[in-house]
Amino acid sequence: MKEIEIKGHEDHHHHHHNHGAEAHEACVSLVPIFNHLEKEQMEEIMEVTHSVSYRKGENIYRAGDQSDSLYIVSEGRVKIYRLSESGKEQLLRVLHPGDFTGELALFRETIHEAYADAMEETSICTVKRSDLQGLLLKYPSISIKVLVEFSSRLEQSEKQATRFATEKVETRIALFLAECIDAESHSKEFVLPMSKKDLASYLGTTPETISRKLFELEDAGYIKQKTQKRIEILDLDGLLLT
Amino acid sequence: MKEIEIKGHEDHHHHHHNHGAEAHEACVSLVPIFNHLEKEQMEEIMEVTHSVSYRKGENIYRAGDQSDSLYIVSEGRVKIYRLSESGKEQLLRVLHPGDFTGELALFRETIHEAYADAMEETSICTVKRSDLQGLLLKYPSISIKVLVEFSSRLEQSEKQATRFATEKVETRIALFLAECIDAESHSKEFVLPMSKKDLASYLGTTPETISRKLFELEDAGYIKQKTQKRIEILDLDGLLLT
DNA sequence: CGACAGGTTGACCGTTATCAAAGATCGTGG
DNA sequence: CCACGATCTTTGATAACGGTCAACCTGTCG
Repeated sequence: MKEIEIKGHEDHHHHHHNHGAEAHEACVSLVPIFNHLEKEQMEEIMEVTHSVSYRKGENIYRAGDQSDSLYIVSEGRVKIYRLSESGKEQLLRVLHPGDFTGELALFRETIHEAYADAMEETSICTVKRSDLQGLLLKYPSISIKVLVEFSSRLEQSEKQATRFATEKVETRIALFLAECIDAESHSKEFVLPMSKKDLASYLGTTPETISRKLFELEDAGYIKQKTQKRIEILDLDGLLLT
Repeated sequence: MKEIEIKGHEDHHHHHHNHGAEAHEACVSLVPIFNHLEKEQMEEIMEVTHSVSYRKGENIYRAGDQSDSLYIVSEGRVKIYRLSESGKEQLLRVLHPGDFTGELALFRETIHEAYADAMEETSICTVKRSDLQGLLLKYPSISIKVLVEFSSRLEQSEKQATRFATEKVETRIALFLAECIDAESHSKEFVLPMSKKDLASYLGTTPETISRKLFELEDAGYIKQKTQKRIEILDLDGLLLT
C-alpha cells in the first residue's frame, strides 16, 4: 500500500503506425499462433490485425488501461511488469518475437493488471478482442496454440511463485543462472539477458543483494564473472546444491 | 535442493470407480466448461468422461506422474501443491466443485509438476487428453471456456508471485484476510478456508509467523480472532495500509 | 479419555533489505 | 569522437524481519 509510484513513461498514444503492407505481412507471418494456417486464412487474419511500432522505453499499455487486444511481438523485446499493492515494481517476463500478451484481456471485459514497455525498437501486431473471438471460434487450432502457450506460462508462473515462497535469494539466483545455460546450451558461458537491476526485480530482491550473492558464488568457486554481464559456470552441481 | 521429502500418501491406485450411470451424469452436468452444450453433445461428452472417487487425504496425482487427463472436481475439495527444488511444500490452490486441473498436461506429452490430494471425500470427472483434444476441436466454445479459466488462473498466479516477490509477510496476510471477506461478502466476519498450517504454506511462511502476525494485527485493532478459525475485520482500511 | 495433529509462545540468530556513497558504464549531444 | 550526465553497479554498515528450534498448550476425533 503506501504511495504508488508511477514511472514517468513517454506518452503512449503517439506510437508510429506501420502502414507498409509488406511490413505488416512480414509481421503476421512471423506469428507462431497463426503461421500454421493456409494462405487464404492468413489473408483473413491480415485483415483484422494491425502493426504498430514503439520506440525504446515507450509504454505499450499500463495497468488500468482498458484492455481489448491481443499483442504479438514481431520484432524487439517487451518488458512486462506489475506494481504490487505497496507500489513496488516486479518484472514478470520479457517478451521476444513471437511471444504474445493481452492476458485476461482477451476474454473478459476488463482492464490490464500489468504494464508493458518496449525495451528497444519494437514492432507489434495487434488483434482486437472481438476479431480474435471470431478467429478462435472459426479456427479451433488457434485456440489450442493459445492454450498451450497459456498453460506453459501458468506452469512457469507457478514455479516462480513457489520459488519465491520457499527458496532463499541465493538459491533463486543459482536456479536462474542454471536456467541461463539451458537456454544458451552448448557453452558453460552466457550473458545475462537483462541488467542486474531488472534481474533483481525479476527475482524479488535488490541489486545490492544480486551483486553480493554473485561474488559469494564466485568466491565459492561455482561461477566466474568475466565481465558485468558475462558469466561462466564452473561447477553446476555445486551451484545447484547451494 | 538438499533432501526431498515425499509425504506418506496412501497408494493412489486403489480409488473407487464410481460406475453408477446416474452419478456420472450428475457429475458431468455440474461441469461449467461443458454445461452450456446441448443435450446430444452432453451425451457425447459422457461417453469420454469417467467418474472417480477419492477418500479424504488420498493422493490424486503426484509430481512425476505421467499426466494425460483433465480432472474436474464434481464434489469435495482438492489441494494442489508443489515441492520446491529444496523440498519444501507450497500450497498453490484449493479446488472446489466445478474447478479443474491437469495443466500443461492437457496439451503436451509431459509429467505433472504438482501434487493433488483430496482434502475430503471427493469425486472427480476425468477426460483423457486424446478425447479432450477432439472435443476442443469440435466444440470451440469449450476451448474458450478453458482459455478464460486459464487466463484468470494465470492472472491470479502472477499476482501471487508479485506479492511474494515484493510484500512482506504481514502484508501478504493482510491482503489474504481482505480477500476472505470479499468472498464471504456481506459480513465483516468469516472463517479461514483452511488450517493455519496450510495457510502458512499458501502464503510462503510458517505457522509460527502466521500466529504471531495475527496477534499483532489484533493488538493493532485491525481484526478480532473470535475462535481459531473465525476472524472479524474491525478496520479494513487500517489493515490494508499495513 | 487419550493421543496426535495443530496451534501458540519464547529465545535466538541468519538472511536480506535499507541507506549512503563511491565507482563503472552507457547513451547522447556537442 | 569525446565529455557529460544519467543510470547502473558495487561496497560497507546497520537493523529489521522472519525462520528455526524447543516447549507447552489445545482442540478434535476415534
